[in-house]
Amino acid sequence: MISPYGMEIVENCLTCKLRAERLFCDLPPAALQSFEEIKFTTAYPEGATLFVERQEPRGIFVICRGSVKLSVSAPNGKVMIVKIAEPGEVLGLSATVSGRPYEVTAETLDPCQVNFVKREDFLRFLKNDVQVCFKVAQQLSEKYHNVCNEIRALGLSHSAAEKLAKLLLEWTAKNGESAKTEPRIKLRLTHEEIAQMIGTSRETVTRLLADLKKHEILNARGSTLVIRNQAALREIANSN
Amino acid sequence: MISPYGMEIVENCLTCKLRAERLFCDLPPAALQSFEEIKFTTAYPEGATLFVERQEPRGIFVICRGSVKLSVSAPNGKVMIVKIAEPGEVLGLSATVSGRPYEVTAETLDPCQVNFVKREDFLRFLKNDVQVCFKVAQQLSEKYHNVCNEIRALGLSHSAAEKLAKLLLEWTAKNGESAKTEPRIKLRLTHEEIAQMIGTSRETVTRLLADLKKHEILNARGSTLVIRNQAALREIANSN
DNA sequence: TGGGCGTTGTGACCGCAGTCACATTGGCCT
DNA sequence: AGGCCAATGTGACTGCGGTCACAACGCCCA
Repeated sequence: MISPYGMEIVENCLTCKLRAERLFCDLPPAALQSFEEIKFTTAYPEGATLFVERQEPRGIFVICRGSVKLSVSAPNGKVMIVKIAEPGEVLGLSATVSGRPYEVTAETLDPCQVNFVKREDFLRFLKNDVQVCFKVAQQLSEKYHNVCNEIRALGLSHSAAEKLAKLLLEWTAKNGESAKTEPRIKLRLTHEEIAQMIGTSRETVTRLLADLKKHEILNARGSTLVIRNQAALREIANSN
Repeated sequence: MISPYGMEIVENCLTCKLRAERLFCDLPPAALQSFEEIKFTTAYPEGATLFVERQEPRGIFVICRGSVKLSVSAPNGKVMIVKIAEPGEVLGLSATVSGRPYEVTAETLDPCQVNFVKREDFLRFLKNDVQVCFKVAQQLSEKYHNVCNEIRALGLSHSAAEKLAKLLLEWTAKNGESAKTEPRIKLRLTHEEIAQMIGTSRETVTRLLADLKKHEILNARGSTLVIRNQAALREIANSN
């Protein structure tokens, strides 16, 4: 088995151990078999670009391993990170289904393993099986739901502090750390990138994090953040 | 035929003249027939609430006539208008498919005619017909696409002027007026509501519109806006 | 026709955060 | 160890736009 970029490749979706947890991977065996036949398994290094905004949709990308940064950009070069996609997620789905250009740019943050399916193959696959089609509809609903939350966080909060607090809480929740008394989160993004996620400037992020540390709400150990006062953070997130 | 709120009710989707233009209404006759059997046609007055954010999904609402304001709100009461939905659009689709609560609140701006389908009926309808299911996936993609644009407009522009200009241009484009030398748009929202669409304050909208009039980019005739210098408006929308 | 209320217009003030400029740190590669 | 570059930290300045407070319409209806 070839292992580029220090990963082991999962060759077969039928035997993939992660399958049960993933919405899209969890298909009836027959469907999975035909998925097997149209998918291309590929590996990407860190920093690779899967597709770019406004490009004609070539097909879908299912993340098996690694995480992928999704961003939109303005003509002036300003960038906004929409989300960090994790294994099991399907990228380029809505573009592939609707035929419109990709809405976002997808760039790997780690070495990634990805299953690619060409648009025509995928559409055939869809139209062949109601169950698959329904799964896709569910995935799309999920995505829509996420983007709505994004809008809510972006549009309904005035201060940058509020947005940062929301982001940190979201991260702790995603890692299942929120139940702990002192949740930890591993920072995988630079201040610059965090700034792009909440629509503010790099300096502001630095300053806000420093503030949180000063007030003993946060605590940094290397690139790991320790949340020492989750209640206070929630306070900030919902303030005003 | 009953005509509440001064509308004529379209009783039958099979004979609806608007059918061909609408993505979701344009189904094969057999599917349309079974849709007929599960839909409830209802009429709402202006200002009626179809559903509210965070409510358990009861089903979908297809707009036949009138327009509907979709908004999200924060616990503090701050409101953001996500979009104005027009006839042919399906509301509550993603919530109904995924089973998650409605993401937005839907409130009629006019007297509206709406086809409602209960969640269980709709899911059965979906799973019975790949074509229907695929249409739904396309609709969801469409919605996702729109929300992404929303995020782009919200997150990637710094000045309120930029966002307002974008909104005005979008409206002229939607009305098919953008080709004319002096496009007109009928203002159906108050300054307050416009402010909620672009995430700013009512006063700022008033001031910005006044500025545009002063610079002879805009011109108001009652509640109709005349765009006298579309190029300049585009300039503002893409500035910086 | 005159209230009455929702909408629009305008001034004054001020705080958040963007921007620029530079110092400092830390990690990585040779 | 040393050097290099990206990432982080910090101060000073400034302007956009939020907020408050009122004035002036404009429209509907009794």
